[in-house]
Amino acid sequence: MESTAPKSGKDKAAGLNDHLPNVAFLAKSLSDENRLRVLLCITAGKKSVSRIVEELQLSQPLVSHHLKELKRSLLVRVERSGPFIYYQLADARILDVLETLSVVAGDLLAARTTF
Amino acid sequence: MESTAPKSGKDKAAGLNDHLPNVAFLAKSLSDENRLRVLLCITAGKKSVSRIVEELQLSQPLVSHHLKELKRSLLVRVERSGPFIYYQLADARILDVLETLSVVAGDLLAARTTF
DNA sequence: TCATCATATAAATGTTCATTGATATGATAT
DNA sequence: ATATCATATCAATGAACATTTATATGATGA
Repeated sequence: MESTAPKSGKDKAAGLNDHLPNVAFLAKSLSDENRLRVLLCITAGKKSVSRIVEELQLSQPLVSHHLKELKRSLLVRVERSGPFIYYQLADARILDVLETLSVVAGDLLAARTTF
Repeated sequence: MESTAPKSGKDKAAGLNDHLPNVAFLAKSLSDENRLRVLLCITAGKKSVSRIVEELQLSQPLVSHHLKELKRSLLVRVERSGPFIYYQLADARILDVLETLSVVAGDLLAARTTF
């Protein structure tokens, strides 16, 4: 127990109600495929914008726009070095979230075709 | 190891690339505050639409619309009984996702004000 | 069949958002 | 200073989305 809220550990839906705007906001940041590609691209370590652009084959303004959005939701850390600006994933737990979503999506789709 | 993909257990970003559309799609379903409220409302067990409407104080068409969206992303299970239609969360792991997002959001915001 | 209740759907509206093309800022080196 | 490179911003466009009001479907009971 590190927080003041009564986290029983069982009722997972408890305590979420107060932070729903934040949760929805973060989820929205993760709701675009290109933005996810950008995010995954800077998972291992910092990368410059041009590096991301060439790796993902997306237009520079588009990558810049998505990085701005990711920065707005605090999901990336920015670091300037000379003419280059390096972006990096701010919190690795986001990967757990994406991983879980991926598995759940797979399971839900599998269960659907089963009828 | 239950899948064919080489899940090393360490590189969490691996394997995600193929399912990015699904992940983005699920995340979009979680990106609206009212939809999250609906989802949390049917976390404990099945509830009728009118029950959700009165608990959340949202208009009936709005709730119906969000339920349709949640159904489209397979996040809810539907069950008809007489004139009532009951909705229920389809996969509890979604709660883990929301919980993690909530904690991460809190930490990111706390780190931001720290400068 | 008719009236009623529960839920879905349709139409309309305003907003947000992703994307592109063009241009601006800002740093570096000559 | 100027040319160049890296990145950000602007303007425009079209699509997606949340919400509301009104109406339709579909089941139940008299």
